[in-house]
Amino acid sequence: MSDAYYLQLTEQLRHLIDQNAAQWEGKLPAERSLAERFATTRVTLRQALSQLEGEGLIHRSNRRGWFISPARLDYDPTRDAGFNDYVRAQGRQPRTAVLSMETRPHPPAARALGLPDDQPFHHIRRRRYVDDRAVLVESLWVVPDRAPELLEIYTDQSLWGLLRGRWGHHLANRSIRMVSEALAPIDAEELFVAPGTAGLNIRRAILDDQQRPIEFDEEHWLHDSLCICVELSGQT
Amino acid sequence: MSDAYYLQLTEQLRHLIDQNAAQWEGKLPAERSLAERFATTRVTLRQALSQLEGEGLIHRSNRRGWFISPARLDYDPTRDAGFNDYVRAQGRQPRTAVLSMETRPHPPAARALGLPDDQPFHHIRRRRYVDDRAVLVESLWVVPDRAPELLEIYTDQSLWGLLRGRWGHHLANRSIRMVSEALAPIDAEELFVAPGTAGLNIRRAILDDQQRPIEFDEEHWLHDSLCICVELSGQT
DNA sequence: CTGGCTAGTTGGTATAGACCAGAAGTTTGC
DNA sequence: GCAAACTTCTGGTCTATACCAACTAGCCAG
Repeated sequence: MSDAYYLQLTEQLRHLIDQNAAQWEGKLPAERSLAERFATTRVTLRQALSQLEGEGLIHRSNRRGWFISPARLDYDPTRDAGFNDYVRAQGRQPRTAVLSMETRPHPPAARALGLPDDQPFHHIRRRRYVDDRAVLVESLWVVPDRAPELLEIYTDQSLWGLLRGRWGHHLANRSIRMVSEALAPIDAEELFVAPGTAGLNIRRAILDDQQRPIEFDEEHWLHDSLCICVELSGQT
Repeated sequence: MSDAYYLQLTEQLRHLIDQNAAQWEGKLPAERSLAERFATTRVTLRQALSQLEGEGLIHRSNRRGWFISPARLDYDPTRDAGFNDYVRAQGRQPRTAVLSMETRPHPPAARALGLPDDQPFHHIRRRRYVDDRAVLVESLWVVPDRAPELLEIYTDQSLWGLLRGRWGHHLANRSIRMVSEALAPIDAEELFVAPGTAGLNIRRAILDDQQRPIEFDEEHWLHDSLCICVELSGQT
């Protein structure tokens, strides 16, 4: 038994959520009504809710309230199954919205690919959903030489499928970095969450089988919506 | 420019920290003095500090104050270099403290390894440091048949080195899962941080080259102390 | 010089209340 | 029947204050 009241509250809320999940249809009652039910302040109540948010049990949708988080999506960044494929493989419904497309330089991408800072890229920014919940925003920077008319023909299909099918690229070498982050205001807004919400930042630099740079991409995931799973075999 | 004051505060603090990092020797001034300096309340000040904590720029040591976080440790969970090796390879100083050793069943480990729930394990719990900052606690569950007298001979060397050198095991197949978490009170206490601090949970199930279960381990990292880096080559 | 005690400082927790802007629901007007 | 306008609700932010427990540093006694 913990001493701090908000930690007791956390446990009580956890049980309350377990029992009423179905009845509430995924949405928790208003903070004010929960605070009243537990005879405490909204401040303390929110502290307890934030605990559960950190655990990934619940989340907030911007100014709309607290919601019970669906199961995490299994995600293996070392395989290159497309988003749509692995989401569907887990019985979930994927969706993608393209937010912007343009061609311009992006020094961080250039550096990650070993190109000069003023190297222009085809830039695609998109938001991805699982079962109608926005779970990540992603920016792709593709070297124009590798996919010249990309922005004319791209709608929302698999980018890797395009690169392989249309331009015959083999995405052979990948450098992947993952760090936890607090979502920047702009990313948070595009995911309909409060700024500072916990997220996971995944960056990939991709070269082909001749070490030529193909693309760089950066994903911002809601921290509670994925589980990184890797299966390995055959080393020492 | 953001509207919310605590977001402006966050930026001001960020700059303040940048400029005074050396002078403060890693430790921020007291919350009350910072609140006074910015003519605001401790509550709002803490909200801004929490933002920076989420970004991994600063962290708290339980009741001792706010500290500037050192650079993240690069960590490749797909390679099996020992903790000591890869910490030193990055010019940092590793340290390990053994917290407990015992032999008992642990159903989650059993399930991950495909063994019956009542299967006993040699259990080692240890805390790991980088440059004298505790960055993770780890629990290891080793199948006793694979390393019978483990608990008698183990001090704080590399476990994988032992398994390979003394018992000749080849750690061939690994199943790795990583999820963000909020540190449970017990883990938080062992890392000297407040309960609910953001963490990263890494679980590994390890089999040998004949698919025999060897060990299961679970690590709880402080979220701001690692960067997961994976380099891959040679697939499509 | 050492070890234990003490007083002050600091972060952790909690209360009570307030205002705002965005979301949702309802009514109104065409 | 539908769209626009309005009201209500709700989460997001902020102030001001208070108490406690743990940590720190300094004092004191041995």
